[in-house]
Amino acid sequence: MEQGKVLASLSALAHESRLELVRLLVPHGDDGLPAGEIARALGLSASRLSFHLAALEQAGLIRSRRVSRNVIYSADLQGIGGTISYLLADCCLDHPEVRACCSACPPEDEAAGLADTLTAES
Amino acid sequence: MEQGKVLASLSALAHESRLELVRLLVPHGDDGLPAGEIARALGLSASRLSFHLAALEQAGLIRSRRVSRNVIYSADLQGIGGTISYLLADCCLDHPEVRACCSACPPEDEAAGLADTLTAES
DNA sequence: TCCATATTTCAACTACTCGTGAAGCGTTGA
DNA sequence: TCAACGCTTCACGAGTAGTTGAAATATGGA
Repeated sequence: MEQGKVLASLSALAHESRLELVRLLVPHGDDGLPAGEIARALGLSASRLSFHLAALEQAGLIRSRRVSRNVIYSADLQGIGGTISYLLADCCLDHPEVRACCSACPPEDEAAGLADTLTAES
Repeated sequence: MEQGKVLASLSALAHESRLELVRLLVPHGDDGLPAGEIARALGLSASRLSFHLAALEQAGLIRSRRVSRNVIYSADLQGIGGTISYLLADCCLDHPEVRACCSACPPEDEAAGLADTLTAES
């Protein structure tokens, strides 16, 4: 993923409503949710939600499809994964100390002790 | 890491100069680099760099220490790792398809085939 | 003490982002 | 064909972030 796309993704995620939106969509997988339901869940006006959805879709973090009157939005897991991958691999060079902080992505054996230390510290 | 801190980190990273800055500092580890050298490397004016450094330090992504006349900045790998961890674990629930996109963080055996598919697609 | 160096802070300006409400567009059912 | 519904787009104002250059601060050496 190029840096320009990553910057767009980070900008899109750097907003409370949009981060919540991604958190809401991920567990629904490809089924996604219609815009109206998202608006109700997050307590956003229709126009505000539409604005945020457009920002996330533009950044490649969510997808949309029209189903009759509704527009269904779902998380674009490849897009999100690509952004995380850039931060971890391109930006941090897979640094073991970064991976140690990353519960989902534990470092290999030799860094295991470090991970414990870090967890205890925080 | 709480969502507020993650939002601050994402905001800080969502800027070309600041993302470059982190990329520059990570390989230098705890040794870090003096502000002047960073300014030269990135082609930034002193005041602009200082502004961006303050934003990154405020967000907990870098640290600073004064050494004689110089201020040495280094990457805060725990801070960066915490942000990535939030995205991967709290936001994406360790979803295997997200991990599959994440070269540094390959999914476990059963997701390996998926990873190949995704790589071939992009 | 005075000057040079390294960095930060400040003020002013510009540009962008956010939120609101109204209008518009596409779809469905009467 | 028309009204209702679901969603998007637009115009506007307010607030915030980014840039610049000048001034201020901190440190070290002559």
